[in-house]
Amino acid sequence: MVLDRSPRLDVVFHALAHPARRAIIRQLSGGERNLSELAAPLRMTFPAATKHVRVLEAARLVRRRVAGRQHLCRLEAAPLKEAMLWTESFRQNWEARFEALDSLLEEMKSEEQSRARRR
Amino acid sequence: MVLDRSPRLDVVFHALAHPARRAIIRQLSGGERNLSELAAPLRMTFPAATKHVRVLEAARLVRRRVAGRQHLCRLEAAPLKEAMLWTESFRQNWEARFEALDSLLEEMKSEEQSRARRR
DNA sequence: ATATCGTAAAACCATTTGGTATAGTAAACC
DNA sequence: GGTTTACTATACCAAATGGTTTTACGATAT
Repeated sequence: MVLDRSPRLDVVFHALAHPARRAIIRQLSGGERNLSELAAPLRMTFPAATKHVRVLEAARLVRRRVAGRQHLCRLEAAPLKEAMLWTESFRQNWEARFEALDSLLEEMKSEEQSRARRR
Repeated sequence: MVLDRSPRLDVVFHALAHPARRAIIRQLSGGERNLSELAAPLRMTFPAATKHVRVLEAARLVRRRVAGRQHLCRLEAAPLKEAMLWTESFRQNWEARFEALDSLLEEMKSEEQSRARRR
């Protein structure tokens, strides 16, 4: 699959691989926030927090809008969708296995029942 | 949400953040493979490839079984599901926005129609 | 006009990452 | 028994990551 080699998926998954950045995303899912608001709950210095925001921007998960002296950030859904699309491409795979297992169990059960009826 | 702080998500997303590792996962979605088979299509040395497999094992995305001199790997779905669960937790969020937009458009359309009927 | 607020930018540091080359071990084959 | 074959382990390296402190700068409030 082409997506496997996509460098965009690299940066998106990397962006998601840090609890601080996931916390930022979670906050932004509640609407626009400025950098101070985003940094406040993270137990690190302000510069460290803004670096995380930059990582999210590089992954296009977050977009920034300057309003006076504050920088307002908002969530951008598209890359998250793309990441889900990749993951989703395996769901069929493993659900097929589960279904195969299910139908096998069904078979075994009905065989058991027919054996029981013959007794 | 508690999941945001989960260190397991850290390692899973990090494991997914490299094209070689996604390629390995893709290969394993076709069934068990040994390390040589996994390394072959990756344009890097064998030791480098096995390091990537170790990263996937650390994330519990891959399980290894030793059979004679070869090590057979298979995909483990659970962590992938967990990653999807986290991502999924935003789907409602953005789909709600889309639905809100949709219903707004519906409203506008029906208003337009009622205006047309009054003419 | 000055102080404060929100943020950027730079320098620095320790650790991790992603790769290499090389050497070593155990199983399978002739 | 010796040679492949499949893999591990170690040492090494450059670059990236995740954090800090310090300095600076424009926008706002007093």
